[in-house]
Amino acid sequence: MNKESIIKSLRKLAQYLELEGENPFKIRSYLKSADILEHTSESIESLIESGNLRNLEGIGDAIEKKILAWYHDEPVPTLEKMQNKYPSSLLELFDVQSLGAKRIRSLFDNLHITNLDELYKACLEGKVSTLPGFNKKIENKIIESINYLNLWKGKFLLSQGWDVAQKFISEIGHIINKENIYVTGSLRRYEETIRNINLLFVTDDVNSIQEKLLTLYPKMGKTSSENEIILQSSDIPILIDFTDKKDLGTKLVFHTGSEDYINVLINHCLQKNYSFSRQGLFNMDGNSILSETEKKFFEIIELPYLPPETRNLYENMDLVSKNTKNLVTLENIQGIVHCHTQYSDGHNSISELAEYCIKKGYKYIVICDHSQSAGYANGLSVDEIKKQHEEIVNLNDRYKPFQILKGIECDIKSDGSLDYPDEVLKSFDVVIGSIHTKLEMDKTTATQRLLKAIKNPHLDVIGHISGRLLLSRKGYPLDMDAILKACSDYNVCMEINANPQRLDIDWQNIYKARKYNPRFVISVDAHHIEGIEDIKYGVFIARKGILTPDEILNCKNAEEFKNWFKQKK
DNA sequence: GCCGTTTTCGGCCCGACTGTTTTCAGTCG
Repeated sequence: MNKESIIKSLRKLAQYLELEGENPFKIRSYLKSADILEHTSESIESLIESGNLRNLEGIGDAIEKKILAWYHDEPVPTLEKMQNKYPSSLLELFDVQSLGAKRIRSLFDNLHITNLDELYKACLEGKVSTLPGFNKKIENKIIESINYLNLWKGKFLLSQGWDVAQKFISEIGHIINKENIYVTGSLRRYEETIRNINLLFVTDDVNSIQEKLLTLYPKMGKTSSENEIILQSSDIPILIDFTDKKDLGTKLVFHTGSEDYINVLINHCLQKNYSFSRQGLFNMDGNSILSETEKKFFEIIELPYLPPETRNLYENMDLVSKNTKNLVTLENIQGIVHCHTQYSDGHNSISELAEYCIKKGYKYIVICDHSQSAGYANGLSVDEIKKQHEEIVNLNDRYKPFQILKGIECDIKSDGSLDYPDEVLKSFDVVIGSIHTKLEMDKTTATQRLLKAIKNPHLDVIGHISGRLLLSRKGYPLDMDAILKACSDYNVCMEINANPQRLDIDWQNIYKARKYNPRFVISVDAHHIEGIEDIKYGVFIARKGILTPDEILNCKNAEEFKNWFKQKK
């Protein structure tokens, strides 16, 4: 079993034990060990061979034994026993809002419900609300939540697609050179969620490559295209099509999409007396017109070139094309913003994070732990803030000219006020205000809550504005125009939260924000060192929203960045 | 189940919210 499967098994076992009503601390041990494995850069092979597994804090004798068994594909009796008792589809119910172990167990024992479909049916029949611990309101919430889960079925996060694609491309390096593989489809457009990974291979030898791939990976199906194959190397289907180099440009355009954009191009081509399809571009005599690059293709059909990630904005293609000359890139980012440390719920120390940033060539980092009322995340008391600031001052001496800035992710409470008194808020270089509690709000309540925070002179940045979690939680509704305008009026900057589960504010609203000209900061919301690497997803989303470096504050150097917030205070 | 140690077992994060059982169990962040 590989590392990912072992981590999944640990989490599965934790859920089973919860159903059994086991000691909550025991359950937490399993979850903790899964987290530890997930965030250890060392490979599972080397952890086991070196005997270091047992040395990881949180992994003791019992869990080590289980990990070793899974690694050697041997059965783990505790898990086997659970799997005999409960069908594994029962664990799907943990994704449903308002359902925890107790209620799931009751559904299983009393109504013999074993999966989402059965639960949905039982809710519609009104059976669920009659059980002790349930009622009509909860039943309706369950229905709503399952409807929502179904919307996301078969979808994956952009980051999951990205990781699987990179791994797959390196795995097949002996079959086809990396330089001849092009990522297309929704992944190339940096969509927030994806269904497939689309790849385009440049080769003259389709058959031999197909054969070699099919000996390595199971084939999942066939598409309408003659050559295209669908492979499974993880949960995400990988669709591979082939082209020769001479027509790479045309094929890249077609396979990158989106579907709507391609339909617009097809109609446009017809008007220009061309026919454009999966097969390529043809004139009215049926002669193929080849383009080795996308730029050439667009020149031929006389349309502006749009970078792949902006092709959803085809309705304003002239305007978009003009503004895409200087889109932000990863190289423009000078500082890493919004990192949690061991002071609250982060896993690393300030110096570990700073040293990683220095190694990566960044010029500054903004530490933003949770504020005092965030008890669940070990939010910082006023005394702890003082202690952290002292540590930052000392470290800044050590790491010069690199700078560590004092920030906070301050809870915006339900009445819109911030979580510290003014004199404490004054002590930070950057105050990010975020909503973490009381998320179920109507549009007016949510908008008013944020507007009040924006008008607070100490607030610098609005964090993950909608509160959404991709593939799991819808954000609260907002009057985005009112908020964007207020941000502009009160000089409050908008966070583009690069955590792949959030990507919040979303790119559509970044694009929409243009008319108010607000400033943005691309933040990582990192709880581990590797979370810093999420910065690229923030850049992708900023590019989709057509942002240039001068609109993004952490593209400035440390002094300019600090001064922007100072002049506003 | 892990950790630390008082070495044999106790502590491990907990407050807010929800719906209602109006005092509490279950869920959530």
